[in-house]
Amino acid sequence: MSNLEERCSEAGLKMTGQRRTILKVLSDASDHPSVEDVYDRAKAIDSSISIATVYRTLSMLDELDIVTRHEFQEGYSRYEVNEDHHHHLIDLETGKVIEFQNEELEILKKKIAQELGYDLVDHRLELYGKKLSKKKK
Amino acid sequence: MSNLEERCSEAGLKMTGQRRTILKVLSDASDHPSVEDVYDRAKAIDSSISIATVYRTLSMLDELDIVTRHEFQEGYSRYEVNEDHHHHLIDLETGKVIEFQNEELEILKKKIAQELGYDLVDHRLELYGKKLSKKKK
DNA sequence: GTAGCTGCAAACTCTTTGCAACTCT
DNA sequence: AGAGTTGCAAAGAGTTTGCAGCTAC
Repeated sequence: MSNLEERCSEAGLKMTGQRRTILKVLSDASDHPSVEDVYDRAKAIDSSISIATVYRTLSMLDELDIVTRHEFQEGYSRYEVNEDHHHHLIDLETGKVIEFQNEELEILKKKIAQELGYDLVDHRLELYGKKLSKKKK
Repeated sequence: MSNLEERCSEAGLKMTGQRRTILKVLSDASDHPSVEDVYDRAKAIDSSISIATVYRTLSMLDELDIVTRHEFQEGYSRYEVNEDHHHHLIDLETGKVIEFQNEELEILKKKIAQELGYDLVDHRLELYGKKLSKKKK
């Protein structure tokens, strides 16, 4: 039983074939798939799965903090399995998502929230960029 | 003629009554209104305005870089007039949006993008927090 | 056995668009 | 005059949901 399956069982979810399929797709994903992506990959394993189940499952997993739902200003959601904390740089030309971490940033964000009188609960940072070419701007 | 109207005319847009109304709503707004919000406020001035026009106008203004469209993980868009560059701290208890600026952050973000081989085109940082209970800053 | 899960299709929300009438320049 | 703009309604895209049958526990 995979780690993700375990976490779901512990949360009281029934481990159905469809859920196993979706969890496999997610743990195999090295990108940030949309619902449609997850659906397509799941169908490759179990062609009878429905997109409603994919939506329902991803929502539950988000609720359980097993995945994070992102809205990268694209008009639809993309999901990723929660692992280490990081942020995203979105390549404006290809849509590719690059992950990065930065300790300085973490410290700075906490400091900013504190200065505003807030306790930082969550945060999102997205950088949108274009690949540097030989020519500089 | 207001500053916003001027900028639109310069961009080659015809200055219709509906556009004037929407621009007034936007320049009067001190919050980050949704399309529905803008529509409601515009209707209070000109009850015949249609929501399609509000959508079309806001899209144009976004294109012209006069406003910025935000998607604060709420499932719909919110707009704000572009003025000084800043970021948002969203109060998780009240939904209130607090704006802030931080020079250190700006430098750090550019640096991160450079290091990843990218030219920073745009970026979004959102902090989600809860008010510190004890004393105020 | 039964609470929970699924597929299906319909419904919903937000946003965009085709079109004919109208209006700013 | 004529291109651009508008309101309307219909269509799209993404997501949610009611329901009857099915399944894990």
